[in-house]
Formats: sequence, structure tokens, C-alpha cells
Amino acid sequence: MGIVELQNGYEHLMTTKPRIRRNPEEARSLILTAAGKRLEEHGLRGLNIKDVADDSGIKHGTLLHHFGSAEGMRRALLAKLSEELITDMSNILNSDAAPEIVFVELFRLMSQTGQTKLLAWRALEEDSDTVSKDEIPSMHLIEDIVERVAERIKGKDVNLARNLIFLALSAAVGWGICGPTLMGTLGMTSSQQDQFPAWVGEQLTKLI
Amino acid sequence: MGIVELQNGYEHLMTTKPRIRRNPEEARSLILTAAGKRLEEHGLRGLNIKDVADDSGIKHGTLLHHFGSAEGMRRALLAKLSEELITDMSNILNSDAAPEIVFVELFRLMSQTGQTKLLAWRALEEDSDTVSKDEIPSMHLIEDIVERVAERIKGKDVNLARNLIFLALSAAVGWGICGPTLMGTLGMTSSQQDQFPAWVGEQLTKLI
DNA sequence: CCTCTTATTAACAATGATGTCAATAATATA
DNA sequence: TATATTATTGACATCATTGTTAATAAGAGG
Repeated sequence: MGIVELQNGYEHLMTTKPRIRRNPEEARSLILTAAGKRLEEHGLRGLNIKDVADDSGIKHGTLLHHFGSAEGMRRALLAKLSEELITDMSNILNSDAAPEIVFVELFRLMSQTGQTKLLAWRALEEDSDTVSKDEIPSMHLIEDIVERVAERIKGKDVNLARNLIFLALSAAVGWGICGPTLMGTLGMTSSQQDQFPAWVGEQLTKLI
Repeated sequence: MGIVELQNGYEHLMTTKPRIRRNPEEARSLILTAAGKRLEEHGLRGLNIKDVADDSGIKHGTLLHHFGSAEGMRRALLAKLSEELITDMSNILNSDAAPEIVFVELFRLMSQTGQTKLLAWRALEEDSDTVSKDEIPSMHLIEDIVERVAERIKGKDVNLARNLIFLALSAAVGWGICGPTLMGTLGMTSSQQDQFPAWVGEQLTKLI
């Protein structure tokens, strides 16, 4: 770094600044990781190519070389985070754990600020075209999960299973998005707040 | 408008452009209404003072005069929308309607894109300091509502009432934020989707 | 060792958003 | 009517963000 910042008149002594040359996947990965951190810590305004590039230790021109445009970078991040979220959800729903545990885990997952911001970001993206279909990973296994839950229900009611899963998911999402705020206005103590996920699990289990 | 756009050399004929002078509240109201529309239709990027001013039929300098800064305008909008949402929620919860109806109404409220974007926006606002406490309208009546629901419960279980209300609210929020997307990946038909709010109402009523 | 590809970089250009300021005019108030 | 207040406006200044380009150098493959 300092090598190139010599006083004027000594340019002939300047050593060319060494370059790190990464392969494309590595560069893209570095950038998207930094971008994800920025989204968590600084919100959407943090997702500009200059700051993301700085955090990744590269120049913003290089970033543009890899993603084409600032929008391109953002869409890539959106796709990556969406995929990760779906994977996490699937893993939880697909586990052998008891229903109550599953619900608590779902709530825990959605409580992470990263997931909250991801969902909020997606909700804010005005035209749904911005998120092209093929960027949303398909969730083949979800049908298996629905059936597995259905098996625990008397009469193997698939629709009931689907509704229950959806209720759990949307409650978890709502909790992640504005749990603390709502809790506050509802006058809940923090211990009541902590118990809420478990309580939901307990109640929903009753509906099975 | 056209009056001032005469050819050069005729400036002496120019009539001074008439000015509309509004009182401050009216001006602020005009601006925030336009801003709200832009948030719905264009997302966060639509909330810049130039576009909002254009939509309100005023100059952006005037907007700055009333709100101090672009951030000031956004915070004012956030406060206004939050207040409206809380009011709407309170009205629904406070109505005499049967529980199932109440739940359906809550879901309908949250399905409006305006509410979705509001919540998403709030979730994205990085530092919670940005939303100062006094901008969130207090919800005194909520305690009354909780008690009224509790009266319908055997044993007047206030905590149960609170939890139920919160479950309904967070499910409605989750539905508003990513209902369609999740529904799609879960393989629900559109008629199943339409029935979901009513189904939730039915189920939650069982828990009373 | 030579050549080709391309990741990387600095410097610059272009655009957009935010904010400042002095002048003006509408309205209230004396 | 005369004066004070302030909402309004255009023109300008500033800053941040995005994008472009030509030159450079790291590494792959011959």
C-alpha cells in the first residue's frame, strides 16, 4: 500500500502495486459475502458498489466487471440469500424433531436479522419481475414434507398439514419482521416474549 | 404554465407565474400523500424529494422547507403510516364482530400493499434509533382489547388472550409480507389461498 | 519462453439526489 | 393601507453513486 505513496520526485523508485488475481467464482463469492454483511448492518443503503467493493478489498470497477451493474450485484445477492433461506427452512421442516421443537426452530431461524432484512427487501422490490422465477430455487422436497406431517395427522389430512405448515411459517415471518415492535405495543414482558415461540408450537400441536 | 415559456425577446411580456400558497399543514399533507403513493408504486427508490415534489405539484425546495431534509420527510411518512396502521388494527380488534370475522379482517388489512411496504421498510431501517419512540403512537386501548378478548375465554386468562392476539397479528403480518411467495412454493391453489384467512380464524377460535 | 485471455486498476465521465440561497409573492396582522 | 411573516421558487453548489475506458499484469495454455 504505502509503497506507491512516495513523495513527488521519487516516482522512479515506485514499485508496482501487487495485484491479487482471483478466479471469477472466488471473486463473486467474496463480494456477495461482504454485500450480505452490509445488508444486515446498514440496510439497503449499504448495498452500493463502492462500499461493498471496499469491504471486499477490491475496486468497484472490478465488482462491475463481475456483476455487470449495481443491480446485477443486488439480484445475485437476493438469489443467494433466498436459496439459503429456503434450504434452512427445508432442513428444519424435514427434521425428525418433535413438532414443538420444529416450530421453535422456525421462529429462531426467522429471528435472525439477516432473514428479516431479506424478506423485507423482497417485499419492497416493487415489480415482481425484478425477481425472476429461476432465481427462486424450487422446493421439490416441500411436497414430501407436507406428506410427512400429514402422516402424523389423523386421517392423513394433507390440506390440514399444508395449512398448519403455512400458519407456522407465516407466524414465524411476522414474528421476524415486527415481533419486538408489536410485542412492545401489546405490553408483553420480555420473558413472555421469549416463551412465545414455544407457546405457538404447543398450540399448533393441539390442532394436529 | 405556458405563459413563461415565450420566445426570447419577449420577456417584457412575461406574466409572473401565479403561486399557490398553502398553509403548512395542507402542504405537508399533500406531500405525505404523494409520498405514500410513491412508496406503494415505486418502492423506496420512489421516495426521493424530487419525484415526491413533482407528484405533489410543488418544487423540491418547498418540500425541504417543510421537512428540513429528505430524511425528515421519510421519517414523517413512516410516522404517519405507522399511526394509521395501528389505528386500523385497533379498530378491527376492538370491533364487536365474531372472532372468525376479526381474523379475516386482520388478514385483509395486512394484504394491502401499502401495509406490506410499510412493515418491510421499518424492518429494513438499520438503526432502530431512526424510528424514535415518540413517533410510534402509543396503543393505550390495546390493554382494553386484551381484556375484552380475555372475557370470552374460560377463566379470563389474560396471558392467553395476549398470546392469541399476537399470534393472529404476526400470522397476518407474515401473510402480508410473503404470503403469495410462500404459498406458491408450498404448492397451494389460489382457492386454498383465499380460504386460508378464514381457516386461521376457525382454528384460533378453537384455542379460546 | 511466448502468446492469449481476462481479472484488476486508476482516472475520468455522467447522472442523480440533496441541500443552499437570495429573491419573490401571498397572506396575515397592525 | 402599510408592514411583517413566510411559503414558494429558480438557480446554483455539493456530494454520492454508477458506469466507462484504456492500460496493466496475473495466470493459463501453447
